Amino acid sequence: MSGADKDPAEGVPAEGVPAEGVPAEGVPAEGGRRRRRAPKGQGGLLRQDILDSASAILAERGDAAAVSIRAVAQGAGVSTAAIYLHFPDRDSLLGEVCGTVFGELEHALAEAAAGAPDPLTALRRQGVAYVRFALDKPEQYRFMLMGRPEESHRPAPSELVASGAFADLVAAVSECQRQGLLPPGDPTPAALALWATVHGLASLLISVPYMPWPDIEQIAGMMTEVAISGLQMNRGAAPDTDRAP
Amino acid sequence: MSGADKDPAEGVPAEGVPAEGVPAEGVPAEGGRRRRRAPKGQGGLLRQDILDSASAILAERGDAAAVSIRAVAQGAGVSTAAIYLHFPDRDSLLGEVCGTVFGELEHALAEAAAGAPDPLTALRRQGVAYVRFALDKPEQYRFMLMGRPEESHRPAPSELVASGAFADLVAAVSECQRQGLLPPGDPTPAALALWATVHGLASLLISVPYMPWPDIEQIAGMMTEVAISGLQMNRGAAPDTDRAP
DNA sequence: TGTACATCAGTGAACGCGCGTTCACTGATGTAC
DNA sequence: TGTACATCAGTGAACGCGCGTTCACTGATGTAC
Repeated sequence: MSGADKDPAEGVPAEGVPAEGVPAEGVPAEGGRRRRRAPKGQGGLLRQDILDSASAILAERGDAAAVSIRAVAQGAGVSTAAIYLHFPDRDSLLGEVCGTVFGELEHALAEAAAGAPDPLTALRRQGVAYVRFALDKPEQYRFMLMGRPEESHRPAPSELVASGAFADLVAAVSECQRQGLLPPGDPTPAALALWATVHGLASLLISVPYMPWPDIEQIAGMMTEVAISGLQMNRGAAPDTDRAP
Repeated sequence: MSGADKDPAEGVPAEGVPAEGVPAEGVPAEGGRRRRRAPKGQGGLLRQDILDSASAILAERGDAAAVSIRAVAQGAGVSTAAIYLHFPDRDSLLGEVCGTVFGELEHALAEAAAGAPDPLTALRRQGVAYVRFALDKPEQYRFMLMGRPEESHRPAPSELVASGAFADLVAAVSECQRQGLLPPGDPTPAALALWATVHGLASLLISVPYMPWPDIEQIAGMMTEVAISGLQMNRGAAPDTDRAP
């Protein structure tokens, strides 16, 4: 994929390496070429390449099932057994990939909020940014948030609740409440309702893209705004205090 | 699952059948017991049993990948090759199962709307019924609407747009518009926004059940209501007429 | 009523595949003497 | 400076598995004569 056509190590002569054009024995010719062995203390170098290979396969093939040890190894230009020098099993490799995606989402949302004049505007911008992120990286988004809950690569429940993007969202709602922009109450249900709204649009766009969708930025903005208005009318902020049983 | 414990044909003595308790030769003892052969003109009887077996596996294992030809055959008490007497391949079997689920959803929504005093109330009730359906049959819902668009069991795009549950939803929005309960305009974007709202809650509950969700009926009602209010404020009904470019 | 036979539902074994994982090994690299 | 050796990154082949699908077959059932 990246430029040069032959020679695994780009111009280093290296005795013992077969002449260019001759396929190395034992390595399938197609796809990833054989990798340079890492110098003595640098075994960790391959680790990142493995993660990158897994991420690339996920993005291209769009299916966690396609991220097989064999495919990842080929992508990294290495034997399948080499993966096990760096990860105990497939699940922990996938888990690490998933964690990376979570980090990217968190970053995208933080960036969207930065510079907003007030926390409510920040929330609105984040709603649109959320949908945009999901559509930018649909396969990663699916991997992260549309799988079965017991899939082993997913972060532990406690982790997801306590850290990262969701915690940021709860904090953002809290800040709106503190400034009187949203009615007081437990911020968690409000945050969940907002999340469900943007997740609904994002995941439906990913799973059923062939529906006659209107402009995405616009419907994302509209739905976020409607959801926030609903919170402002105190229809969802503290549902446990509102209605008789 | 259904009552009687032995004897595939419920009480018919039938020579040639091994004594009860003795495992039939060639059939694995665990799981599905061997099936009675269908009488001459009745080959189609097995067909329904195969579909039922596939649905049961989907509901129990909750993963389309678990619905293998082998598992379905064992569930129906039949050899794997027998499946191919009734379905050309695995995809068409899965497709038929998926179609059944779509029909069930359609039915559940129609039932929810029946008897509502006005179409807007019907819409509200359907929103809650939608989420309830998804949580009642999470694995079927995932199979139907949370997969990859190119998965072969999914109904064709044109089919999904034109028929069934979505068409009903568009019609319901139209009716609200006709009665002046919703502002006029293309009903399709409004229907999509409503769908995305309830799908968001449903699918997030399915994929991330361990979040601190409030009462489901309540949040479903609240989110549906908020979404409908948004449409009434003409924030989403006809997004192409609202804003300058 | 008896019998040969076509039909048809279903079987059993095999095919080739890709998978995760393991294990004995290889051979380059750096270090101790 | 030279050499033996421990270390360490990585290899190649194999394991057992479950998968979708195919194919020659079996044997009960109904029908034609």
